[in-house]
Amino acid sequence: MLRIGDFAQLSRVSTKALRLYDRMGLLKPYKVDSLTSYRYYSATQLPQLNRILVFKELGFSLEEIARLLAKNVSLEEIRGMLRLKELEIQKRLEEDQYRLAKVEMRLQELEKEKNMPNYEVLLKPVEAQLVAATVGVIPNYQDCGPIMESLFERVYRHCYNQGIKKPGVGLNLYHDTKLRDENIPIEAAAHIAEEIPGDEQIWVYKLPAVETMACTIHQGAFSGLGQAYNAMLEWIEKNGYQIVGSTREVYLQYEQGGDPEQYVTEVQVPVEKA
Amino acid sequence: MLRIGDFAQLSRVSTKALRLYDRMGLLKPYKVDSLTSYRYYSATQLPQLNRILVFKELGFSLEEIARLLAKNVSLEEIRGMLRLKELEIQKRLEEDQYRLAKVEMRLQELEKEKNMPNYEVLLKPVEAQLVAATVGVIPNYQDCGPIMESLFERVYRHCYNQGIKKPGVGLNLYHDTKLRDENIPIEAAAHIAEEIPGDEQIWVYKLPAVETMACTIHQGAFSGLGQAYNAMLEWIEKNGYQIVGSTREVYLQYEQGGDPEQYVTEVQVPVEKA
DNA sequence: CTTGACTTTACCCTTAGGGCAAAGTGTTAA
DNA sequence: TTAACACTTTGCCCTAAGGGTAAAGTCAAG
Repeated sequence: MLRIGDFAQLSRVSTKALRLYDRMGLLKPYKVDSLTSYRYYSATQLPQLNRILVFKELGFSLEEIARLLAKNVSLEEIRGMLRLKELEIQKRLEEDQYRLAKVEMRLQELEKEKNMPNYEVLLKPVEAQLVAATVGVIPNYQDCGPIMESLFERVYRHCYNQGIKKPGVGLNLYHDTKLRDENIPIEAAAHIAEEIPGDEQIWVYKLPAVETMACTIHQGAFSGLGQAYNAMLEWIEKNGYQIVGSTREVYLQYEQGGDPEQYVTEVQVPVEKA
Repeated sequence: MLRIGDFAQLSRVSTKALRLYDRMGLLKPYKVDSLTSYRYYSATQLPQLNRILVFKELGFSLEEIARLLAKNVSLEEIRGMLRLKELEIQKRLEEDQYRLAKVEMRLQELEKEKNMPNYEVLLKPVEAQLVAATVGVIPNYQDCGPIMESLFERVYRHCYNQGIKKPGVGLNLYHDTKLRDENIPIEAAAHIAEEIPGDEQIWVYKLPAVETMACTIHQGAFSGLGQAYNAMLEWIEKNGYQIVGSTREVYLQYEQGGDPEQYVTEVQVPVEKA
């Protein structure tokens, strides 16, 4: 008959933890004095406590351990929980390996470039999104302003005519995987909240969701977008991804005639592990 | 000028998170209406938010990110934090690899033995401990009872004579690394709380701390201890450890003349990675 | 002017206990 | 026998990064 402190000393588990295990049903004291509520343990409970500690080391939560150590739990169930935990640990392992690689990459960049990178590339899932879109061709990346503006004006006017007062952000889609410098086909689109009819120039459809979209954000005039693309392509190569869909250029902040320094554009590239 | 919901949609970060980042000083809104307390963001804050998200992916806590993104933080400090984080992730990686190996081992055992193991072996640190001890030789492991009892009686009587009314648990130390079956030298000791003088038969000293002690607990008569040792040695071999000190046998629960089924004994073996 | 969508703050919840406080209990010394 | 001291009890607050919910205030459209 040991008081909690003695039992704690024998087992090298804190009294606080022992009380918690009691509350959670993991290890009830051998007996509890009904007058004083003092917990009394027996040294014969040490094997049971050891079992708990072993499962804790394996990475199980106290709740899971309670299930594992319940009386009527079959070997098959234990096996199942072990397999699940195995997968869980493997997943964490992979994530941490990935993280470690990134940290090391960033350290190398710091050594080389002596300052923080200008473009942060992030992987995010992107949901499907209804858009109204039209297509056109730009002669090259320098002289595309007027054409794109006319394309977007066409889209926005259509939306307005169909009763949509506040269309969402505009974006361009580059379906062309080959990098060409002239006569580039583009698709100009605007996020919309509800289905509207299209016509021969405008069509309305659901831009598909993308599980892993590499995203980076550029602030400033469009002429600087090339740097964002450079950073993006470098990132994709360095991190072992490949492009698997149409690049999107999302105009998060843009005002016709506004200060180009205030433009904010997101470059989105669907990727997957090469 | 975007309301928090719009900014959340653009950045795909929840409003809850944005409010938290505001409170923690990670990303203050572009402006806050002093009448309504509405937060207003600008799309030009998206690059800053991206920076935050990237560091989050690298495994930094929000507090660390706040330090990293502070204005007057030097590249040297950033490098230092990255290196620290690198070590941290590596440590977690190793722990998880270890865990994974253990889970797999346990799964294999389940396949083979069709039930849970009887002995759980745990690594624990053990602190230094003052003891009063004496030595003797036992002829073999079967007929050691009377001799050990006389040894412990000598120790406990000495303690009692020196004014220690409640000595701690008794333990045996096996300094002999060669496994021999007869004429085994043993040291019988008792934990004591305060320094007392020894004599020619009893000496008082500090049992050294052991960083990694492999421990397992046996319940029942001493004749069954062999199984505990078998399990322990198998565990040490399977997990790639080696014995680096004297084995201790701690009698956590023992009463002379009591029910042997109630005896509880801990086998402790100092080990380190082979 | 009303309605519905949005925002604000505030409170509770999550793990596995740690720290602290007030009150009660057990054992020992004077 | 009582005082001192060590121990135990419950209860409350804390952790990291938000999620969920609620009451009350705000905004824009019809």
